Amino acid sequence: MNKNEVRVRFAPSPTGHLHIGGVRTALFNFLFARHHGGNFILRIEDTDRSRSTEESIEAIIEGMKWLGLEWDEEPYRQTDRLDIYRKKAEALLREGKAYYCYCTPEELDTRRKEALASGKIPKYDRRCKNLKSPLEGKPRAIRFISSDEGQTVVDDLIRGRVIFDNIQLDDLIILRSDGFPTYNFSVVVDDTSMEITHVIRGDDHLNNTPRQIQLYHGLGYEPPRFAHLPMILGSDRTRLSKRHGATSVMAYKEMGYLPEAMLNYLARLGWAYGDQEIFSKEELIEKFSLENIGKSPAVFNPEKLLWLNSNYINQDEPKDLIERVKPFLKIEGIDCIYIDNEWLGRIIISLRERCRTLSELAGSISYYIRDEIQIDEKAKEKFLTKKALPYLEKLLEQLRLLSSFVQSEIEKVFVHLVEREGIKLGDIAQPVRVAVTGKTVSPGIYEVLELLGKEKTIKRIERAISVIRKS
RNA sequence: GUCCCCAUCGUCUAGUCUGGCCUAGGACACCGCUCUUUCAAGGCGGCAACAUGGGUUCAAAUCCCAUUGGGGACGCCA
Repeated sequence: MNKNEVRVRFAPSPTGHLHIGGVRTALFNFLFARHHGGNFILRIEDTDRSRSTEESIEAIIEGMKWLGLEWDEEPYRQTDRLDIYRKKAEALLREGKAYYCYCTPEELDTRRKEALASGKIPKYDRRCKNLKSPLEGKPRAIRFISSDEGQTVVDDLIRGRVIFDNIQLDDLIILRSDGFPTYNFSVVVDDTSMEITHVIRGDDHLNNTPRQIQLYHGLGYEPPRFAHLPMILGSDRTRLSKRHGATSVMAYKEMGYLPEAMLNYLARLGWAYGDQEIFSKEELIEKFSLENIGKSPAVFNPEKLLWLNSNYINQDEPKDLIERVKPFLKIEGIDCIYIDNEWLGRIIISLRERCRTLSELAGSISYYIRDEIQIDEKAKEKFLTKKALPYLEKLLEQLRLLSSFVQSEIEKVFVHLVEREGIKLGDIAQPVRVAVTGKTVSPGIYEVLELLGKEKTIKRIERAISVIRKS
């Protein structure tokens, strides 16, 4: 392998959905790799047997694919590599760099809580370190001997030089009693064997880094470069969690967000390129650099995501947007196989500038397609009035006579009516809008009528007239 | 409790490394005005920030120290 080649990885644990924070980490790794023409590896850290699930692995892969964060090579799974960790742990044991620990998790937990409660440092007391002979038949974990002297320096690419006193670190467990490695150990072994050059991960791992550096040295490895990303916080400035609303990327997909918008938004959370706000994926790759990453945590702002989403909805190729909105139409109960794409495309173009998500768009499209529409109560009260009745009747009469049901002709009908009756355009346009869409908001009324077609237009105005008469 | 990180408009941020061009720029949101058949979008304008206190310097958002505030870590989780 080329010595200068960049290799980075995204290493999620499959214990739930793929969340926003994870995606941002994945994105930055991806951008870094692509910018440098290097490789981006996906590694599933599934060494926690009780929490890892197959569904979560699928969810991660699905999310990554949706966002177009293509990884190189086959995804790695730590549970496929258990032998490697065991061998490495045994080697440390043989070299006197590690020892067996017979303390049970329950005991350790109790001691930790006691220490914390009495204001002491919850640090392992090394009681198993000098055991003369193995305790037969008792489950045992393997601990790595941490140095008490000196300091460990992390030269972080984002934070700069961070110094830890080794006395703060304790002998961490590297292999559990069930033979599975723990995070700090497997990550070091894997990052080395996968030849990872840069570890780009969340800030919450900064405290683990000195431990990992000691492990690198213990194993005789050269540590990679580290870059710790600032965290994403919720609106109350605590770590982003379910309490703050949707945190799963797939939830955003389901709400009608475009992956481009999500990527763009997440990229700008902690990273900036001057005043630029809108970036295509290619541009992100071209312009990304670790130097432009900030140090302070960022609050997730759904409003801005929404704004970006509406931008992308309006920039998207109509033919792509048609395909993207179809699943949302299906949710509205509309089967698209009978719908003409060319017609649907025209509808989308006229509607999209007032829609911020695909679901909103699908909701608006539905009134062009459904046979029966629901008329908003307030809109009905305000515009489907006795006063509007004669105008609607006259308009209907004229519309029936139109042989060419196109915007320009429809407009003439409206304009003539307005002139003849001495009313304002709004006096007739609004009632018609309510009659045909059920709402007070829509694209230009001539446009709506043309797209809706003569037959539906007439039916809906007739219905509105009868609604007024009955009231 | 101990350790680590961070600190510019409500939010995301530019500017900080390499002090002067900063009367601190952009974006989201908000508020006006405009366009207009409605609502958006668009256009124009407005509101709004260098956490505090000490230094260093001719000069500090920018460098140093302290304080305060916020976040994170301290697992046989990752």
